[in-house]
Amino acid sequence: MNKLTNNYISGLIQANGSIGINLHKTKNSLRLIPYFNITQNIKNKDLILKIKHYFNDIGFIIINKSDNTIRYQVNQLNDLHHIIIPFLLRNDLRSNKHIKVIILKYIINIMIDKLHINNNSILLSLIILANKITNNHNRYLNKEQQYIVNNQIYNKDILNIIEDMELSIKNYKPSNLDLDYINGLFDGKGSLSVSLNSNKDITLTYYIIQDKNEMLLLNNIKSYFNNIGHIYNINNTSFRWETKSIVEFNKNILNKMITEDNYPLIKGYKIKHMINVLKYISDNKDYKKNNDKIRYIISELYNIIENKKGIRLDEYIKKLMK
DNA sequence: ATTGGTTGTTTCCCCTGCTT
DNA sequence: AAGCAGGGGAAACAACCAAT
Repeated sequence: MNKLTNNYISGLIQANGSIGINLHKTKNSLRLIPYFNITQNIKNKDLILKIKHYFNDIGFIIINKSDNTIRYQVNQLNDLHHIIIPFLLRNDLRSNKHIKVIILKYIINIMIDKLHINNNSILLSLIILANKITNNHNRYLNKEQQYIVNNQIYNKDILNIIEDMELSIKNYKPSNLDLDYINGLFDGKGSLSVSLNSNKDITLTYYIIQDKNEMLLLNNIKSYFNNIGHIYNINNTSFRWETKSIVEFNKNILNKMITEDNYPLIKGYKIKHMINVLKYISDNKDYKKNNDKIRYIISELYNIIENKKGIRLDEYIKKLMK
C-alpha cells in the first residue's frame, strides 16, 4: 500500500511537473537546454527525494526559500534521453501534455546525434519544435531567422524525422487510467474539502483540476469513477471535475481505495479521516442532537482541512458549532 | 429538512523561464 | 547547477440554489 509507483509518479508529473526547453545565448552561439522538473511544497521534501532516487538519482534538487518549494530537475541530455523520456513514454501522462513529451523526445534525439552542431538550419528547426513546448524563443533571432521559425520551415535533411514525430503525435492514444495515476493527480491538482453547514450536515468536495487542454483527461476520470460528479469551468483557462455527493463518494471513490488499499501518498490522510467521519455518522445517526458528538466530528474534520491560517482546534470547533 | 448541483471568491503556490 | 522572481492559475473553501 501507498507505494511510489510508475503511474503515481506520472500522475504527479501531470499535475505538478514541467517539461520544456530553455534557450541560452552564449558568446557566439545559441544553446538549447531541455529540462524536466517537478515542484512541491518543501513539506513534501521526502517524496521529492524518493522520486529522485527512483530515477537513479540523476538530476539535482533546488530549494527555493522565498516560496518554500522544492524542485527536482533534470537537464542533462543523456539523463533525459536514457531515463526520463523512456519513463514518460512507458508511463504516459494520459493527456494532451504527453504531446510535449513526444516533441521533446524528437528534439533530444536530434541533439544526441549532434545534428544541430555547426548547423544553423537544424538549430532553427529545433527552435521551431521548442516553440511548440515552451514560449517562443525568437528573442535572439534576426529577421530572416524569425521568418523561418514563424513559418515553420524545417531543414530538409530532418523532414523525415519531423514526419515521424507528427505521425506519432497523431497516433497517440492515452493509456487507461488507474488508481495510482489518479492518486498522483489528486495529490498535485486535487483535494478533499470538508465543512459543516448551518444544519450540521457534513459537506465534502472531492475534486481534480486541469487546464482547458485536458478536458479529455477530466472526462476520462469522470468515467473511471462511474460517471459520478460534474465538470465545471472555473475560469477561462481551467476546469474542475468534482463530486459533492457523499453517497457516490462512498460508493465509487472510497470503496475503490479501500478495496485496493491504495491512498494518495500526500493527501491520503484526508481520505482516512473522512472514512472515520462517515463511519461515525452512520453509527451515530442522532449526532445532531448531541454536542459532544458534533464536537468529535469537527475535531476529525479539523484533521482534514488544510488550515493555512493556523486556526486552533478550539477556534475551529467554535466556528462550526455556531 | 436534506442532499447535492452549480457558481463564486480569495489567497497563495507553483511552474516557468531568466540569470549567474 | 543553482538562485530567484513573478504572475496568474489554481487549491481551498464558501455560498447559493434546485430538487426531493
